[in-house]
Amino acid sequence: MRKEPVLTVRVRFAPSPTGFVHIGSLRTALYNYLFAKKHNGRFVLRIEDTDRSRFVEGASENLVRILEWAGISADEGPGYNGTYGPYFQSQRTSIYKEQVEKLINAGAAYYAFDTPQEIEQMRQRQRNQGVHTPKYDYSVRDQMRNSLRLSSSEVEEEIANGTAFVIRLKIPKDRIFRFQDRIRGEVEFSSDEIDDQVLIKSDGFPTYHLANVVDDHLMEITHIIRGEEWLSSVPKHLFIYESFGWDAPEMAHLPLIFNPDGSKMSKRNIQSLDDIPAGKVDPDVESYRRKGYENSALINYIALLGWNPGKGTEQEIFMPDELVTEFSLDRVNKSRAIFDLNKLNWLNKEHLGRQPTEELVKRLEPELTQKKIDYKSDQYLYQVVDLVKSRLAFLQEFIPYSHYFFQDPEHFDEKGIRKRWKSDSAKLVLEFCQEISKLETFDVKSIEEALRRISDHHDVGAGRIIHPVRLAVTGVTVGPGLFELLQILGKETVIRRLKYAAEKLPVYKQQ
RNA sequence: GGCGCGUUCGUCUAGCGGUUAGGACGCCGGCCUCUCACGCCGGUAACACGGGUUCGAUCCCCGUACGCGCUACCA
Repeated sequence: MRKEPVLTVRVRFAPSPTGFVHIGSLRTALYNYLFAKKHNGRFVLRIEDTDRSRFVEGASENLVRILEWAGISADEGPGYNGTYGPYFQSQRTSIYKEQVEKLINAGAAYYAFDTPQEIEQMRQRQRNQGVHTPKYDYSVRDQMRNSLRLSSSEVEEEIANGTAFVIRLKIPKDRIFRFQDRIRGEVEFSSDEIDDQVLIKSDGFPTYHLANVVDDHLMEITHIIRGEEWLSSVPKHLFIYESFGWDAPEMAHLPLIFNPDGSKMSKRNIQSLDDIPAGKVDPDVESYRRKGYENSALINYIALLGWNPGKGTEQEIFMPDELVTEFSLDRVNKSRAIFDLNKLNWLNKEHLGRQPTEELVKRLEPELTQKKIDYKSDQYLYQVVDLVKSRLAFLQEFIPYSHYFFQDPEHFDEKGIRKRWKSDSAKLVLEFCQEISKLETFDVKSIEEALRRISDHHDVGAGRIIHPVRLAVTGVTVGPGLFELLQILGKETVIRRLKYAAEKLPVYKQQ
């Protein structure tokens, strides 16, 4: 009998603020976000900053900024309001202390006064007995310095003396913890494999295990969607829920994402964006933003890394809102995925090409202005962008690719000249120049007709004129269709450039 | 080592007992064509292995191998 979800869906993304957002974290955030939106639920951002030794200044602001760039904004969390706060775990210590009392009273947790040295000695003893993974568990806890063995007056004395202590979870012996993972199906663990996990550290902060259970419960989280690295911790969490007398949320553990060579995606060894070791890939989402990836393309790609819409659909390109309607946890894969930059790049081009031209114009204008590039008018820029956008992989390529639309070429491609500028080129170009100067209307059709008249007259292929003209007008050998290009440039500009080039360009020895 | 999870073209994947095992990226041809890009057409390439169950297994079960995760007073 499955209980019907009566509550609205509430999911959370709970990163530790390390200073950067990992590609894998982005996907976890995305799946949580999509799941929430799909079910009209709430997406909560919670900062798991209970490890004070890893505190990074400004990390959570940075995190929010990157998530926002990616189009993932929270309904609740730091900077988002919400009535379940505070959303920084470091600001919730009193809550954890209060809650953990319940666990102690229920006999599910206890004080432990052992020093690190004592614990190490205990582990060493176990290793000497041939135990591979020494644990602080049922087999040794009554030999240690903790409230299980000590009398209550001794415990009070230790605390009064200011002896450092932790609070540990008393994992029961011989229990099987079984649960249904939304992605993996039934998973079970034996309690005998688990040690008495520290719940409250000696600095008074909770560990992840306590904090995430308490917060998920108090924040009324209905579904936990997180990375597979947490799967092994689930039995601990289950026992904590049970001891509190709380229902555990549904869980879904996502497979991890790896480098092309199968290794873990790590920021180590990656110094520069353009110097990434073979087989590796940059895990930092910020790098992709800086490199100029379209946010929608990255999201599209990441979504597809481990999920697909199925149902015989062969759609690959999804806009963010389509992902929301299509997403389903049931279609998330079980197996790990490898990050493939090739496919991301392809998607980027597709997304870029699908952007409305006016949108791209708007994004381009500030940079053009800043670089003092005279783009004449919005309408002129629009025409250029419209003509060129399907040829760009990144928006940043626009200026280098289209500079000649805004100023006469200063350089002419050397290889291009050798290949295309023949002994008769100047003559043909000038004739073409003369022909178009007579044109009443300067549009694609009439320009092409003019050019064909010249080529017919001299009985040469159109390419014999087209290539030199392109070179003369743009300085390069690649670009959009010539006639479209000329029309946009305008008659006057074209004639000026043709005359200049006809005079200046050298003819290399005949091929 | 123990425990857990996983394994379909190089990569992302479809498949949910009977298929010429489909698509996408990449790669290789070709078409279009004034170059590049787009687009179109075609090709390349996969069920890790071994046992079962079954009339029949990519699909269900069990092993093996391999990969990954966990095994902290880190998350």
